[in-house]
Amino acid sequence: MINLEEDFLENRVRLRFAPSPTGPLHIGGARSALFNYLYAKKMQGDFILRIEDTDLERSSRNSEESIKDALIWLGIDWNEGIDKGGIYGPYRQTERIEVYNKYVQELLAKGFAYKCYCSEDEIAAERTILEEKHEMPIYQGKCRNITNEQEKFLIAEGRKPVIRFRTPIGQKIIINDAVRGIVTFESDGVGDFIIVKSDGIPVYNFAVVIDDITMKITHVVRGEEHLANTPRQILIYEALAANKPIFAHISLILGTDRTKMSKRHGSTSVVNYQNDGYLPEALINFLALLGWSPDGEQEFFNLEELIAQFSLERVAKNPAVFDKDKLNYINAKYIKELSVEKLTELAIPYLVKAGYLTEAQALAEKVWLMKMISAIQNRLVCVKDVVEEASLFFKMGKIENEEAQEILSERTVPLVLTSLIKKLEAVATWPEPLEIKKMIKNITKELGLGGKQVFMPIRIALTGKMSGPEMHDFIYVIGLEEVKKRLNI
RNA sequence: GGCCCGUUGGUCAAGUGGUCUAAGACACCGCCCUUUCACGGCGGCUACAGGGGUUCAAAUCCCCUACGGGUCACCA
Repeated sequence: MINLEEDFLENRVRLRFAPSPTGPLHIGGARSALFNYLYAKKMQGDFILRIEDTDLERSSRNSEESIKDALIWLGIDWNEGIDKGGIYGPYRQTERIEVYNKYVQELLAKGFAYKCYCSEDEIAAERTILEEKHEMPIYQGKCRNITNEQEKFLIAEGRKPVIRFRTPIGQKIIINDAVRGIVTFESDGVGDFIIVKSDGIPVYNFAVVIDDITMKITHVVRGEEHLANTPRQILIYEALAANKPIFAHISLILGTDRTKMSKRHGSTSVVNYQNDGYLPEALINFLALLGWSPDGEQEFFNLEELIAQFSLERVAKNPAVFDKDKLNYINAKYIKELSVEKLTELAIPYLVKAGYLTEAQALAEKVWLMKMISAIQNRLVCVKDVVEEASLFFKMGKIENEEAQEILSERTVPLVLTSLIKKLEAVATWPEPLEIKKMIKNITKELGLGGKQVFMPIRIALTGKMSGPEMHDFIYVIGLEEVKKRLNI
C-alpha cells in the first residue's frame, strides 16, 4: 500500500535556514535566508528555520530571538521549525542529541567512526610539528586502530574520548554544486575529523548532516565559507547511505576592502538597518540583487516578484562588495513611494526620540505631521533622516554660515520680508503651498529683484539654512504665527 | 603555506563561441527643470587581470602566471 503523505513529501522541495544563535542576524545570513526562502517558495516547497546551537558557550536565547525578529521584520517567514513546529522537530540542535546519538552508534558499529583519546594538547603539538614541516595539519590517526587493552588503559587515565570519522584514504570527493559546478576534493586533505566532542555534543559538521537527512532537506543553499566543509559532510552522507541534497554555495558579501564583511565595515546586522529606518522591502530588494540577477531589466521587486523570478542558475559565482550607495538609492526610492500616512507613522518614533514632541502630541498633531512629512519626503534616504530634516519645523536653526549672514544683511531684505508678511496676512484663509509660491514670485516682480535675492533671505530668515525643503511647503506647514515669530514681527 | 573558489568600468552586474566597436543600474561629471538645495529628466566618463594556446571566429573553451577571497578548531 502506498503511503500518500510520505510520497508527497518525497517529492517536495525542502530548504532551511540554520543560523547559530551567537549574535544578531548578519546581512550575509539574511541573504542566505532569502535565497533559501525564495527558492523554496518558487518550488512551492517548505522553508524551515532550524537553530544550530551546539556551541553552548556562544549560543544564547537572546540571539535566537533577535534572529527571528529580524527574519519576521524582513518578511522572510518560515512554515516549519522553531515556534512553528512540524513533524521533523525538534528544531533546535541541543534538543536533538538523542537523534544524533543513534547515528553515532550506527557509525561506530559499522566502523565508520572511532573513539579518540588524544588530548587537546597532544593534538595541538602534533599540528605544530606538521605545520613546521609544511604538511597538512590533519589528525594522524593515532587512535584509529586502538586495541581494547589500550582503550581501557586510556580510560583509566581519566581521558574523555571524542569521536572521529574514519575518513577513507586516497579517495576523491566530488561535489556537484548548483552554482559552482563540479568541485573536487581529496579525502587525504580532510583527515579524521571530530564528529562528537568530548562533552558528548556533536560538532556542526555532523549535526547538520543528520538534521538535513532526518528533516528531508533537498537543497542546501549557504555561504561559500561552507564549501570547504562539504567534503566532510558528503562522507557522512555516504557512510549512512543517505540521499545527498543539492548543494548551492553562494559567494560571500565583502566590505569595501574586499574582505568578508565584518563589524569593522560598519553596520553588518539587519537590526542596524532596521533602527536606521531602512525599509524591509528595500533591504530585501537590495540583497536579492547582490549575487543574483533577474533575466530582464527590472530593478525593483517585491517579494512575490522575486519568488516568481528567482533561480539558482542566475546566482553569481563571484563575491559581491556591499554597496551602501545603492542600498541608499533603493531605500530612498521605496520611501518616496510610501504613502504619507505610512511614512508619518514610521517617522513618529524618531521624532519623539529626538525630543521634538511627545507621543500624545504626535497623535494629536497627526494631520500637521503628515503635511510636514510630505514636505520632506523626497529628501529622505532612510526614515532616521527625519530627525535632521524635520528639525527646522520645530525650531529655528542657527544661521548656517557667514555667507548666509551676508545674504541676510542685504539692504533689500527687510522689504522682502515685510512684503511676504503683508501678503500672507492679506488673505482670509491660510493659503495652499502653490499660492504661497505665487506670492513669493510676485515679490520678485513687485520689488524688481532677482529670484535669489528674494528666496534666499526668506529661507535663511525662516530656517537659518541655505538649503532645505521647498519654501512654500515650509511656510505652509509652520503657519503664519510661527513665520511672524521667526521674523520677529 | 596546503586545499578550494573567484577575476567584465569605482561598485552591483548582463553576457554560456559569431548579433560585443560589451546591456542596464548605483556612484561620479555635465546639461535641463527648479528663482537655492533636493526630487525629476537628458547626456557623458570609465571594463573583458596578463600571457599562451584551441578555433575561420573567444569576454565566452583549455593551460600558465598574477591578484583577490574562503578554509584549514573538541566554532558554526
